[in-house]
Amino acid sequence: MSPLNEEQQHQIRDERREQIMSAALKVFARRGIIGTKMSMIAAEAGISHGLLYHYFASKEELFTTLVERAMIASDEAIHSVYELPGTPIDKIRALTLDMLDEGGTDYFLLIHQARTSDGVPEKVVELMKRYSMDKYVKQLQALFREGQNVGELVDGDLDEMISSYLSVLSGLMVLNVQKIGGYQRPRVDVLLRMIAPL
Amino acid sequence: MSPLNEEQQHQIRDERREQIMSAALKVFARRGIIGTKMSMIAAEAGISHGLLYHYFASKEELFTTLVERAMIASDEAIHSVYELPGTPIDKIRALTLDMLDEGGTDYFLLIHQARTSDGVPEKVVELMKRYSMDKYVKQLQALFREGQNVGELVDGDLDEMISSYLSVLSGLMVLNVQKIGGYQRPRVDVLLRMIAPL
Amino acid sequence: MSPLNEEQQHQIRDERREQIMSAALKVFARRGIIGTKMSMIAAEAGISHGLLYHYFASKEELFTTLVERAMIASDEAIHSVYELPGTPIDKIRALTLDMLDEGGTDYFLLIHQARTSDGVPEKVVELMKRYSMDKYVKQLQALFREGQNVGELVDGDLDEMISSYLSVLSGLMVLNVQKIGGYQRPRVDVLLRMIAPL
Amino acid sequence: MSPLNEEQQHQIRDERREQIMSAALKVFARRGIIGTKMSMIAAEAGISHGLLYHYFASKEELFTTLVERAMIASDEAIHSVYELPGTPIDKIRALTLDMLDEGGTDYFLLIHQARTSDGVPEKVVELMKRYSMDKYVKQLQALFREGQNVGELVDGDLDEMISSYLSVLSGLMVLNVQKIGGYQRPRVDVLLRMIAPL
DNA sequence: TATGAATGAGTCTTCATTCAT
DNA sequence: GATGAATGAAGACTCATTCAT
Repeated sequence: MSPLNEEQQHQIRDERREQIMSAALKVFARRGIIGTKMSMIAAEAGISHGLLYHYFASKEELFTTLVERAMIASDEAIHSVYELPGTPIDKIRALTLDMLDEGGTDYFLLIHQARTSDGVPEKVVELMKRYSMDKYVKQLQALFREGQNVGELVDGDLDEMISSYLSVLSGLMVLNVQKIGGYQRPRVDVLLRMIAPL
Repeated sequence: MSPLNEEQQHQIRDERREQIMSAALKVFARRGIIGTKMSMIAAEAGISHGLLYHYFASKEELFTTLVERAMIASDEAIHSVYELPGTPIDKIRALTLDMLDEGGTDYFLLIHQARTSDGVPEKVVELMKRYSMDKYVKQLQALFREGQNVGELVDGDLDEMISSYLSVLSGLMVLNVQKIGGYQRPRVDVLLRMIAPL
Repeated sequence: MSPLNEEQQHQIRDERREQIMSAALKVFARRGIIGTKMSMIAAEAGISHGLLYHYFASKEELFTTLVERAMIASDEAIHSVYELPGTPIDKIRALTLDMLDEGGTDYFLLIHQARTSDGVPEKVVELMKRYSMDKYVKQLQALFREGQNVGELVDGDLDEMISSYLSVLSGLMVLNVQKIGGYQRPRVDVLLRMIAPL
Repeated sequence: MSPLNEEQQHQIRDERREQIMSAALKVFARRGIIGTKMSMIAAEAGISHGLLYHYFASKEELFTTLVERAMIASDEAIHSVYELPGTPIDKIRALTLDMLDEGGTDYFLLIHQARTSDGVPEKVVELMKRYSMDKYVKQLQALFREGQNVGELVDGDLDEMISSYLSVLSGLMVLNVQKIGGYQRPRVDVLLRMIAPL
């Protein structure tokens, strides 16, 4: 029996990589880089810990790779808000829902971990410096400005409004992950009251 | 040198304990129980790590003691809102400011850590189960109800309003600690818009 | 494609075996059994590491096989000195050059590794015990005795002379492999001065 | 009971450090950096492996520290030959004996390991580049030149003579450590024949 | 009471070896 | 026969905890 052909090999490799990254994301996002043991990731992915090292040279590399990916993904997520239908407030509502939904949360949390935990690789620290919330703020300026222009958003300093709103969302996202304590996810309309005229 | 009398001994002991707990709180609140090394606490307290074990049997015990204290303290903090002068919205504003100020944050953060991190002692997990946000909500029902009655707060489900508002504050507190990324602390008036009629 | 007949199969198998042993010799000789990874041998041989195990059951077996071969080969090398033309001193000169030349060094170095490194299989340790330098000494007694008889070598204890000379050569061989530090390979005439009358 | 005073602490620390370095030297010299396990050093020093890390940050650091020390020591050893009594050949004889004696061998072997093994820290590689045999050769030029002048050494290229002689000694030192195989340590007079006129 | 040397369990990482294809 | 994915034992290193002084 001849060995698998190159394409099959490649496919297996790629699938495994995805499987590992997906498992790692889940764990890293919740427990940070220090709190995460490679054995946890291996268990989550259903493979041996040794195999992790066929795909990623180290815990740091795995973490860094995920952070890079997360930055791209969150970038795109924010960006895609412009494609949505409706008025500015509709888009903001959709964005808000999206951020608070379980779905895309992990990437965001990972970035939070990358920003706030110890033991984060130097490279990630660098990435984070260049990738602060300002970036998101800038991406949303056009949307919020239009909202002000059409009277759907309150007047006032644009950047402050955006970053305040994002901060509230960020905080909720961080709380969101843990079902434990009885945090209540506020309804979107309540949150929008902060920025919408009454 | 005459030996200290018993009372003086006691006093020194108590001061040391306070010193250690204060240092430990600062570190645990920011780094969680896993991310905190006993040597960090010792350094923060300006003593040798060996000495810690004269006062606390283990890292777990120290953490647990602090959590118990934090629960009492945050309880009192919430409770004390009723002593403040002014109308309900004034009191809520003051409470909000208090929670977002650097000052009392550590205890709250410690509870957040206790609730969300790994490696938390079983006893603390038990404490947390019995001490969810509902407790705070109950404590604030009277205040918020009065606010609704006098027309300072919007109508609607009382408990949901309180826990939503607390969740937003909680999220912001968690973000608050890290100066890093460019999180913006929203102005109190903006936050109050969520619960106050225009 | 008709399957190869049995003889062809055999031949391929033997060639592969040779190819692997040749690669392994090169690596083991320089890095010892511990410092050598199976993947290095596979890379040197241009095959996958998995394939090694079709030909040799383990690293130990591969190493042991090579050592056995090396012992035979060095035996023959020493022996063949008698076939060379010229007087005893001519033969010794040729032997010296041969040992110090890059060429046949690997087998000798492998034996050195087998003798001096850790992690050497028990079986090899046994082999080495029975295969000390005495063996070489015995093989060279006739040659050196003749050298003394014809006055080309200094008088004195024969065995001591041989083993001293071989020790010097052995030491130089060990140094020889590494081009790094600036070891100087002494000229043969200088070395011969140790045993030749002036 | 009060803790030890500072001086006592220091003394204990220094003694332990020496004890560890001495143990490590013994093991590294024979087995190289890869073949040496920290547990071997700990065992040799009679302490736990954990304690090693109170004194040296890593295996690499320990190895590097030893190599630096060895370079200084071997430097001094060579240098001290000039203090010895007697004619040049007497001094060379003494140096030879010294190098082949068990005593100072470990440092030399460590340098040999540093020069030839894998897994050597980058810093050591750098050290070695700047510290080749040329250095020893230079230090001995005056001695050997004088030997030629007084007719105790053969004429001919000075540097080549020195480095050839040192290479022979080096090779013997490397063999010397292992009692195993039956290597014969040549008598000094035999070795001196390489460089002395009949 | 106070210090820091000492220990060892637990985690990351490497690599010989196995095995499905 | 050939490949490389997969496993797990073993070694480097960290850190909570103990203990002599």
